[in-house]
Amino acid sequence: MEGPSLYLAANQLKPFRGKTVLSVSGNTKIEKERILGKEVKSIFSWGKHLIIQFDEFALRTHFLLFGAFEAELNHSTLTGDYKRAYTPRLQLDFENGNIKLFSCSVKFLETRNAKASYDFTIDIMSPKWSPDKAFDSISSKPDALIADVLLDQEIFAGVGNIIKNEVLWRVRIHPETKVKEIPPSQLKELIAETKKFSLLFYKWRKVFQLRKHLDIYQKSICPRCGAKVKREKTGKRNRISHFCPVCQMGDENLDQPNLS
DNA sequence: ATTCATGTTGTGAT
DNA sequence: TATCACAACATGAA
Repeated sequence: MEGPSLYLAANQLKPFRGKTVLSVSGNTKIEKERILGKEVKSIFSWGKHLIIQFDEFALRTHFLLFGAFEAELNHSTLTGDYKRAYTPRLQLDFENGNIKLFSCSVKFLETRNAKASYDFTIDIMSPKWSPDKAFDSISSKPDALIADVLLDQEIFAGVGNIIKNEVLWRVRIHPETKVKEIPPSQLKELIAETKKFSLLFYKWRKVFQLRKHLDIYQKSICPRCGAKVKREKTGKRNRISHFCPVCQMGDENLDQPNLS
């Protein structure tokens, strides 16, 4: 699950702010009983994390590859694509509804203000996100492959494999291009496009229409030039890159008009 | 039936 | 010490 989905979750769960947890269940091994009777102070996301802040501690959730959330508000579905039949990792019940968190990692943060410990300037969905900071962080890793850099949660918190592939396709950069091989102007374009696409991802995900808007991820033909899409494990992270071997051939000169 | 993938963390070897 | 390969976790779609 990528950053925009978490940002969406945090937004959709806002009706539970100020509500008290009436019952707790789930197959998590953490001491979930301590949540009983506590009031939800705030809910927010950072990168791929969803954080529920209580008075003296916070609950941090990470959905990894297969995680999901569902919620009901006043007996109708608030969010969730369908009803899962299996036991949630953690379920919180309120007087106005419930939150179910599936197949995720959950952890307590011993703080009254978890939000203060996160750097939102690197969170792709945050209004505080800084393209200049991203530029500096990326530039400090000249030999890294751009496919790895986009997945680096200390640079682009919230960016996952879908966003990585779609953005690289949009700016026509080969996933195995080294940072130092990318001209500054194109790197800035990449950074701006990452933010732009993440907002689109959010918009589409909200109405369950993400898939139909993807151009390169799990596609067989490049919609721009018709070439057969390549899939290769790339970089140190060994994640699959989906790219067009024609549009993204890594020859920067072809992107620049020849003015001589 | 089998494989793969919107991801991260920890362990043990090199 | 740093880096790496691999395992573990967990679900649903192709």
